[in-house]
Amino acid sequence: MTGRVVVISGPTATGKTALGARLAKQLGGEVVSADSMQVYRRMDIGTAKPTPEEQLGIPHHMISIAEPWEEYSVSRYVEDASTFVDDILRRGKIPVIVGGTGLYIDSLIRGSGFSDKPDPALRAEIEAEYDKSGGEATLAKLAEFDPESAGKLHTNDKKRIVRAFEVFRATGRTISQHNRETKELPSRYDAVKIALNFTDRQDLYNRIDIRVDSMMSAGLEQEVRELLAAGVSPVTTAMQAIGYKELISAITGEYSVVDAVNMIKTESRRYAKRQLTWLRRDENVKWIFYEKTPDLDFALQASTGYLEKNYYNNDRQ
RNA sequence: GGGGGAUUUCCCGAGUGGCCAAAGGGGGCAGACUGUAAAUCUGUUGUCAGUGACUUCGGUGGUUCGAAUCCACCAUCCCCCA
Repeated sequence: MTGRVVVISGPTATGKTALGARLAKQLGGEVVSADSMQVYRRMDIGTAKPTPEEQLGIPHHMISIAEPWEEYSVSRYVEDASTFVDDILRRGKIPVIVGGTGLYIDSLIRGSGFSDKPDPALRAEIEAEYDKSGGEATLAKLAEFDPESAGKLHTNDKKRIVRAFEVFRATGRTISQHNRETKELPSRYDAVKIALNFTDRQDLYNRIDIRVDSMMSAGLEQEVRELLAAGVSPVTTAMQAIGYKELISAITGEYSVVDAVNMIKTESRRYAKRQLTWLRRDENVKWIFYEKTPDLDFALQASTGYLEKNYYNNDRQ
C-alpha cells in the first residue's frame, strides 16, 4: 500500500525526538523511530531514547525491539518498520518517522527489498580473499563481472567490495543491477521530509558536548557496565554505537573515562557531520535552522506550517 | 648560580644546509554510502593569482649563493648539579 508519511530527521542532538512526539500528538499520528541503535533494549541513556514522559502518550514504534546481542540490520528494519507504518496508515493515522539513520529512512520509504539471505560463511570467505589478495586485485576481479560498481568503489572500501562479491555469488546478479532495479521501483511511501539543524555548525557541536555530559551524569557508564555484565560482546553491532564502544575501552583500562568522554564528543560531532552529508543530497528535505539553541516551539511552528502546505495539499508534487 | 635539553604549520609530531609550504597522525572541511550504517570508505587542509608568486618553523641579528636546519644574543618551558 502507499501512503503519505512525515519524516523528521537531522543530525544528532537537534531535538528530533521532542519535535516528532509533539508533531505526532498534534497531527493525530504515531511515531516510528528510524534509529539504528534505539532498536536495542538495555541501551537507553546512550542512544537518547525518549522517556515515557517525552513520548507524550503517543505510541512510539521500533524502539527497544531487539536484544543487543542480536544482529539487527537495515533489512530487518525495513521489514519491521513498514509493518507498523502500514498499520498506522490503515487506521487512518499519520506515521511520523523520526530518526537520524539516513539509510534506514531512505530504505523504508523506498521500500528496498533485500532478497538474498546473508551467509556469514560466504562473507567470511570473501573477506579472507580480500585480505589475502589485497584491495587492488580484488577490485580488479570485481571489475570482470561488475565493472559498474567496481568503477565506483575504492580499493580500500573492503565492506562494499566484499558485499558486491557476496551479492553476485549468492544471487548470480550484480549489485549494481540490483541497485538500479530498486531505484526504478516507485517509492513505497510518499514522504514529506523535515530536517533540523543549526545555522552555525559550532552551536550544533556545543549542543552535542552538553548532551554527552548529561548522558554521563545520567549513568551511561553504569549502563555500559550492565551490558558487559549481561554478556554482550564488545564486537556486536550494538556495541559499535558511539558512547558504548569508547566506554568499554575505558572500562577495560585502555584509557581513562575522561579521555573516553572526550572521544565520545568528537565521534558524535563527526557522526553529525556524516548525517548532514547524507541528508544534504536529498533535495526534498525541508530544513529548519535553529539559532544558538534548539527551539522546540519554533520548530513545531515551522514544521506545522510546512506540513499544512505540503502534506494536506493533494496537489503536492 | 652552574650544566644540559626543548620551542615546527589548528593540535601532536617528523625534519640537522638546497629535492621543505615542510613526513605521519589527530582535528577541521567536503564527499561517498542499497542486508555491520552511531558502521565503513574517499578527498582536502598556509595565502593568493591556479603549473608561479607570496608569508611561515619562539624573537632579533648574523654566517652562506641558499637556513626550519649553522652561529650569537634574548624569551619561555623542562631536567640535573648547587
